[in-house]
Amino acid sequence: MPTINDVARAAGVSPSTVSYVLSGRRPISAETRARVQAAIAELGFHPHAGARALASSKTNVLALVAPLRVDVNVPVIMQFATAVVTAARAYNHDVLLLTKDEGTAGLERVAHSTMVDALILMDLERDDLRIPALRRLKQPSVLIGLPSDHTGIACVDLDFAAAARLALEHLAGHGHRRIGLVGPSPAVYRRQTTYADRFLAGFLEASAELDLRTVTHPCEPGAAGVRDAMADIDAQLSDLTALVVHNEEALRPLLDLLHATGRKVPDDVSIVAICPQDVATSMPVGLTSIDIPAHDVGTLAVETAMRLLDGRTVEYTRLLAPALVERNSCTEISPSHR
Amino acid sequence: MPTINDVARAAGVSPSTVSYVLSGRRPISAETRARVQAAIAELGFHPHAGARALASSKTNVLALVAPLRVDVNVPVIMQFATAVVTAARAYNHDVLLLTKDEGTAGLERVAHSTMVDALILMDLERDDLRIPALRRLKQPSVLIGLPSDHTGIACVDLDFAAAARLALEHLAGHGHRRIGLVGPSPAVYRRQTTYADRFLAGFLEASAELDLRTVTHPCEPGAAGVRDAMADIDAQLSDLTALVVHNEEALRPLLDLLHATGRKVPDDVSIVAICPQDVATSMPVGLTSIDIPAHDVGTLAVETAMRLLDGRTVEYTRLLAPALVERNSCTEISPSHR
DNA sequence: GGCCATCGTCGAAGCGTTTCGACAGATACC
DNA sequence: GGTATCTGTCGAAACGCTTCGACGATGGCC
Repeated sequence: MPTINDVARAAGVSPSTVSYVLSGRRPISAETRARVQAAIAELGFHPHAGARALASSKTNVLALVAPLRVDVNVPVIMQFATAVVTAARAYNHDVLLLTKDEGTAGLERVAHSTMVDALILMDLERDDLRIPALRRLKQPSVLIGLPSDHTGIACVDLDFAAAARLALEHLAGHGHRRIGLVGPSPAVYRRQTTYADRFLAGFLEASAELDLRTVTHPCEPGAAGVRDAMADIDAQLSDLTALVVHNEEALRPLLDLLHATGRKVPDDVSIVAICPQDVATSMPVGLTSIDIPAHDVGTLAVETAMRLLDGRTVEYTRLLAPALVERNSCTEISPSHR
Repeated sequence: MPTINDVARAAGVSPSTVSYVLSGRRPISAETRARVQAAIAELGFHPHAGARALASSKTNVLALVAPLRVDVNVPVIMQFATAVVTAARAYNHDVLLLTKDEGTAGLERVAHSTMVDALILMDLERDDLRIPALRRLKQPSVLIGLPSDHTGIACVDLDFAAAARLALEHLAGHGHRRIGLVGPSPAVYRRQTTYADRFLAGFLEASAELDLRTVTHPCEPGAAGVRDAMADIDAQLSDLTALVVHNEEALRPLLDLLHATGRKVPDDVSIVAICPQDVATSMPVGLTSIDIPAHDVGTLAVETAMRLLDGRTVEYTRLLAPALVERNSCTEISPSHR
């Protein structure tokens, strides 16, 4: 492996000049630059990352902390990761993948040993124990999610409250007034990932404002969970005409159940789902849905990290506006039901 | 951030002694060791990764190259990644996540700049262009998959040929003689990820040896793809009594189709699926299946990398034996069909 | 024409480790 | 009791880069 000294010798300049050609931090004559670049190319020189990190105290590496348990939302997690890696590369950074289960120790390890310049975490819980640890690090961090006390730490997420409101507004706009919410599984609420609560809060608020009759219910995974949830919802709200489904896993069994019980979508029941686009389109009937914009969120997280590293200002809470895509699961309510 | 010098001063020893306490490469008296460790703990010292890499030419980082396109097999990819990260941590290594779409350039970048000690790649194609590049690197690499010419590069994967044979043997053991294979989508064959071919080859070989009547057919995604595939298979092989399904995505629509056409599983059609366990169990009828042992493969890949780094010997082609788990989708063939 | 900036380059001092050779003292061996 | 071998520790030299201060050469300005 050639070093910067080899390049310098080959180009007939000093090592510092090579460094300045590489970094652009000082003016270098076009001629010298050309010679240096030729030498770099010829020798196949790549600066040694460790040496660089040592000298400059910059690693050009971001930590990404992902929940690697095999979970319901694997595809979404993967989309976040994809977006983060891709965006990081656009800023000439690499990504070190950590698992959430290493907890605080993992964060401190990579931060204290100066392996990374910044951290991006996903799957934050309401009172996430990692947050106080993050505050103590010298590296900045960006959260994908919105834990309760995140003062001084940048957060990026979909605006789930607005998403709930948007779903209800859409349904109300089609004349629906009796609407059920099929929520995430109780495990999600228990885990205290706040998106479930934020969605629920937005749902209830919009429901009140729009003067709707609504019922909300969590939903255990599997066909049985869906059956139970729907039974409860139907019992509490007879003649409902629409459902909002904030539970990706429940979608398929829910559609099966409705089909089996002779309730047609959208003729008898309209549905708005909160789920990734590909899930919405892969169902027997294309679902009108609000996307989880994992790509945008991940990209934004990286951009935020970069701003922090540059010492620029950032918005500490950035909630992305939801977008609803109409497909075939919502219809104007039939006059008989008004 | 305290340095090794701070620790040395606090403990009243030289920096090299601290280093030897940390690495264990030279004997240190129990008393000195204790003092040094106390100083480390008190100061909260963490060695600087870059400095370490520079001095020792070891980074304790593995590159993991993952296909981050949002693909059919996202959950499996994720399981590989989980396993790799977890296993790496057990060897005190971290994982740098690269995307396949950076191609050869990405590998060379991280290797030449000494960011990683070894590379693990997944989703290898038959004549993968990255392989010649890997050979030129000074870092060893381990492949998850089995491209055609991999001499000198360690490979780890499930033995897909044996898996196909196992599936047929299981069915034949239950009296089935007319068996269809629902294969991966043509896109998979086109992409030349060799597992599809290896499975197919094993299937055909075992089919001949067991003297079975079989038909194989790729299967496009979606309900329509499954319908077409089954139509073709049925046309070529009337009265089939069993199916082998090597297409995770097709499973659900296939079961729907069989249900809709009044063919009961397993009474009319037995099924053996090649898919992750959770997929097999999440179907309406629990599927007898051969697992993709992503966790084992990922762990083994890391272990292999570690052996290579230690200069120990490795088996350059390691194909894991498949295991079949019986559930409720296979039954002894009814006498009338014999 | 003298003075100041600016440009382009160099040399040297770090950055924080690891590792090698050296060495003093203790221990073993015959 | 002298030599050889360990033990335990130290000092210093890398490792390969960035960055700061310095400095000669240009060029602009009044």
